[in-house]
Amino acid sequence: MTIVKSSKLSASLEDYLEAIFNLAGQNNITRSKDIAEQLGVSRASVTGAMRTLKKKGLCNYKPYDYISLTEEGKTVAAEIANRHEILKSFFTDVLSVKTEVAQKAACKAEHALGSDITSRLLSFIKFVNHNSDNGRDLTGEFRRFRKAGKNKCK
Amino acid sequence: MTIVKSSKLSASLEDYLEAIFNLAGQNNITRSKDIAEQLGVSRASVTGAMRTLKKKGLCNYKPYDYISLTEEGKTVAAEIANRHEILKSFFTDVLSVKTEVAQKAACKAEHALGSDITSRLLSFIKFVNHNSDNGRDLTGEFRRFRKAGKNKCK
DNA sequence: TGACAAAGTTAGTCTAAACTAACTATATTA
DNA sequence: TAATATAGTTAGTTTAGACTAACTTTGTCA
Repeated sequence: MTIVKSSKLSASLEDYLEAIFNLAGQNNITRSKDIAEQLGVSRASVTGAMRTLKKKGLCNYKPYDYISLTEEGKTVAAEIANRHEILKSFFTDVLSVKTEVAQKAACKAEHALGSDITSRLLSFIKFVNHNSDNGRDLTGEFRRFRKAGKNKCK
Repeated sequence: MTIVKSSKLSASLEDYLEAIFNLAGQNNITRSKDIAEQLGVSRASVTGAMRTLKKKGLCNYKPYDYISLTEEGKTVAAEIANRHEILKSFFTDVLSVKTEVAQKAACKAEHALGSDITSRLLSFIKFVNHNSDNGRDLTGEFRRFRKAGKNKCK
């Protein structure tokens, strides 16, 4: 079984990887069925994706057995989950977007951002929190700014 | 020729629409060849996409003729281009990301954001500018915050 | 332990989006 | 105006990702 050194993953494969990461607890195992459910996809689709991820050396897949991530798989999946979290936090904590909207957008956008922007986004969230600690509530100010309609004028 | 009321567009079709929008000047016409070049795609692929966009009532396409957007096409394309611009501005003006990186990320992420988040992002950029006008340079502060490594600690 | 349900796989189909190669239409210019 | 270059289309192929239906494996419990 040749391992294809993981080139760029498609958005779809990233989703599968992230799903395994989220479902597999501390014992690092999950089931095909649960992945299918989580992603809203048929069990057959999961089988196909697992074979691809296995080829790329990202998951341990054996027919009819539990599914788990390899070490490399965990690393990659953690990065994706991280991007997701950062995006979601930015949307909710900085932009005051509703949780569900933020969640869905993060799901889609997480595949589009590279490490540079992700890291800056995280810094920015921390920057906002830092300000908040120092009594400068930027999020609140922004919310009032928006409500006041100041964003409407040029 | 039946017009299929434009359901959700794929990311790919959004790209084509945006390309036409950007290429077609005030006279609102462009050429298949130019779209192919702009998107880095074969001319044959453009033909296929134009037929789909025509079916959806978004572009005026006649074999061997100029290509233009319908009124609805213009509206939709303008929205996409707008999302692109807002994202790019956010990346460059707020997060201080390099132009090319911002440009590429905006290209990908523009397909992921709905109108709610887009509008909030725009407001946020305005909020930052508004602060800047009032002598509070948030972008600069953020850059220094990041440089100082304050984002590293929890 | 054997029957049945649940989980997983296989085989085959579909769609979107790309490609190449070969052909057709249009435009240019000698 | 005929030859040629450029632009555009057509036909056919490929790939990724989804699906369903049918089959196989595994687990459960009477």
